[in-house]
Amino acid sequence: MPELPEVETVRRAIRSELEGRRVASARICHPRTARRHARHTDVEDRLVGRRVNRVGRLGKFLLIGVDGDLTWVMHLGMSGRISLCEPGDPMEIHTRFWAEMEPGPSLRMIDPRTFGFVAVFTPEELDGSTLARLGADAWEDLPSAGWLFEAMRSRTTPIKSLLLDQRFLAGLGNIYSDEVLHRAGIHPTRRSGGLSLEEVGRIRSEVRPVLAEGISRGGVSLDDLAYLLPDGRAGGFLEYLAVYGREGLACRSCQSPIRRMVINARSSFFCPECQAGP
DNA sequence: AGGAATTCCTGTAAGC
DNA sequence: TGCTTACAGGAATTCC
Repeated sequence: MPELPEVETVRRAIRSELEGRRVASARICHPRTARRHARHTDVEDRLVGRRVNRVGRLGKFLLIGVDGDLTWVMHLGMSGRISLCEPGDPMEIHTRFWAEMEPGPSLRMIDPRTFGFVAVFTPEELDGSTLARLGADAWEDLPSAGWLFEAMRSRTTPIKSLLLDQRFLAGLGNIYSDEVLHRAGIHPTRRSGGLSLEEVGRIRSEVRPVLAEGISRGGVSLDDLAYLLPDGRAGGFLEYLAVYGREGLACRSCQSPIRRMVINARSSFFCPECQAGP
């Protein structure tokens, strides 16, 4: 599942292939992928002929500024990936969107489960979308411990759930939030409002290092290889994860077996020794 | 308004 | 072997 480090890896890889170039043609291959628009042809019509100015990112969203003050938005959802290839390359199964650039390689989105989407927004549409309600970016704009503590203190939801809430903080998903909580020594079901300023500070101080390591290793490619880098290589961070996907295996710090529990209908992995219960 | 449940979707794996 | 079922989960939506 692509999270901030995976999306940032994609952003860095496609940036030089898009910026300054023009969209020669574009196609939505699955209507659900353009579900933010009334007509899926809106995406195609708005993109064609536009020049790319800047390839940016907010949380897990790729935000690509193009001519005409439009923002080309791509989200990879659960199973999406971006592929750079030549226009004549055989079309992979589950290709949901493609854009031919002039000059340069084409961009394709492959997304079996169609949780991802592509949109092209005017400034007004962007402002009215849920993107406008995203929290601060966890990598570029991480709030202070004091700010996080204040924002948490009235909340009863488990800290794991809050870290997944993109309106609170944008970029962490199920893998990286588990890794942050393990490094910080905080149990995932702890009530957000019950954490001390010192504990919030520990969480805060682990966010950027975990994301940095994920980015430097090209992100996490799971065994299903749903996420790959735009050149087709797999990310290498999986084997360095401390808790995610390691149920029953020894904690790298204390050798206790890693446990799995379900919080808000998703798996959470934690060390019962390093992360004391509520 | 916050928090929890539900929905979307398909490849994979487990179970009978 | 072949079918059915469970599972994975990001974000939007709905309900309480």
